[in-house]
Amino acid sequence: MAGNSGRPGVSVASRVLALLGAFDTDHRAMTLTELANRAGLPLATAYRLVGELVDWGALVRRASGEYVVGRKLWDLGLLAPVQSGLRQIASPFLHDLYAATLATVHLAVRDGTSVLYVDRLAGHVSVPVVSDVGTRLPMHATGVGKVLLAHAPEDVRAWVFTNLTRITPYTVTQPGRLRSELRRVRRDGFAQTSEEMSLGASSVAVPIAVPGGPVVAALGIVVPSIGRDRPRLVAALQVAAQGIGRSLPLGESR
Amino acid sequence: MAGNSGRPGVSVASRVLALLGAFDTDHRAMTLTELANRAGLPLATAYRLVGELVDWGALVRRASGEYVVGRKLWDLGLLAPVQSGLRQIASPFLHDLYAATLATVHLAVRDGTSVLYVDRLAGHVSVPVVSDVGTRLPMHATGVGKVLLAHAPEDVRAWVFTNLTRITPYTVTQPGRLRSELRRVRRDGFAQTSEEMSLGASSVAVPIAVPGGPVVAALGIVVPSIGRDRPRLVAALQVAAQGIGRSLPLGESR
DNA sequence: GACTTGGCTTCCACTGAGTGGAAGGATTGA
DNA sequence: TCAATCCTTCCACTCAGTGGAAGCCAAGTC
Repeated sequence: MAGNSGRPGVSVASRVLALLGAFDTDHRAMTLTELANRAGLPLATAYRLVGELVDWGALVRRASGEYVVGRKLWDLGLLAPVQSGLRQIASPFLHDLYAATLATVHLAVRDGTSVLYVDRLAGHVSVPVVSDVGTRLPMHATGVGKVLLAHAPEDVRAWVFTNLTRITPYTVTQPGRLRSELRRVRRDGFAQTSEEMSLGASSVAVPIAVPGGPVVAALGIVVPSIGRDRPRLVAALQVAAQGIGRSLPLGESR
Repeated sequence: MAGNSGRPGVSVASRVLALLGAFDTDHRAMTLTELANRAGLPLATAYRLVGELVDWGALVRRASGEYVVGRKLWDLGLLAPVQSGLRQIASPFLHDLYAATLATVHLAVRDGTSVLYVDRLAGHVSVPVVSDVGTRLPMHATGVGKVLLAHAPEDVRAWVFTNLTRITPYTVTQPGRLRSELRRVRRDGFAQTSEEMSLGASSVAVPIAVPGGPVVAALGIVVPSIGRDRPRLVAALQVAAQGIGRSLPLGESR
């Protein structure tokens, strides 16, 4: 633990975690060799540890020989408070919202300096939407992101303002403009984007707050274009957000 | 370390997994002591390992001092093939079904000898429903369970037939009767239950299969009572199930 | 304000669990 | 047949992990 340069994580636990961490959206299935490489472990070591993980059910070995995340980890993940509270409570309201608007509906929370999509309802054919449950996206280019950013602590906002990456030609990258947008979000109670994240997709979003309490999440919808429908969409969103907020246990946050 | 309490897992990896395994639906938040006890580890050992898990993000320590499952594990769980394929594809169809019936909608797969609920859509006020995403229930007492059982390998069926526990007064516990019901399920293409899992709730369910392939999941709805609505419900279910089946990649199963 | 209780954190000498290089298999493909 | 990948097993060495014990700290309790 002393500051000598060099020593990577060497505890067995960290090796196990390195193996688990090797999985991500782009690596859902890997051979042992790939897994070992990505985890930075010698093959033989990975072999032993992976064996234990499989025995326990954390990983599963497919017929093809590749390893994937197992059901037991899926179970475990469901126990995370990220969703158990918020998501379950919000679920029926999301359906209402979907029924009322037929647009893709999103429920998101802030995770550090990005937006984490906690739930999504999508129709069959819909606007190109990049987000999926578990996705993280930058805050400045999405409707829900702007809402959460508008209500985030100053240090988070500061960081985001210095990292306004351009994603489409319409992404807002001038701190000044974003700052005034956020002011408007706080004043009007909703945010919107137009093709700032992906072309052909616009969005409207509102905050979800415990009554009289802090903003804990954001609710948004994605549509091809907003036009004069905005008042209707905002109204629907706000009704749903109110409903969710009222149903939240007063403790939950993070 | 020598044989104190039963079989302490001896590898470090197994100790780590024991800690993770200590979490379940009834134990979503635990103090270090509780965690150590449930994992069967000495406090000092648990302390060290839990520390590593927290550093990595597998667990989170709340302000109250209790540990809960962290976001990183939630992320990981989402990568499990249990849901990524099936659930995503089915999602829009489930909405349609919900919109058409306004009943609680279930998507389930077989996990060993029980039913695993992979997704659920519920309205605001609904029938008392025990199942939630991630729940496992006995196969013989639920609609989706009967469907999956009807299409399960013989050994699974055999096991289930010798373990027909009674849950409500209406649960089918006679192997003979269940066997003929399953025959009917295969013939008619749907299953139903009436208060066999919980009083005041009935259900209808149909199989989901890759076209010309095996049954991979079941789709069901729960309503207060079925009555003369059955043909309509079955029709709606079958349309949705067909749609899902057609959209499935031909490889996916288990 | 002394005492108890329960849970958390740190310490450290000992030792066996974990390590990983190397060699041997099993497939696949040219 | 040979070569390239990837997987599995082996084993002597050693350092990471262990866990009993002692000390902390806060919240009760008398």
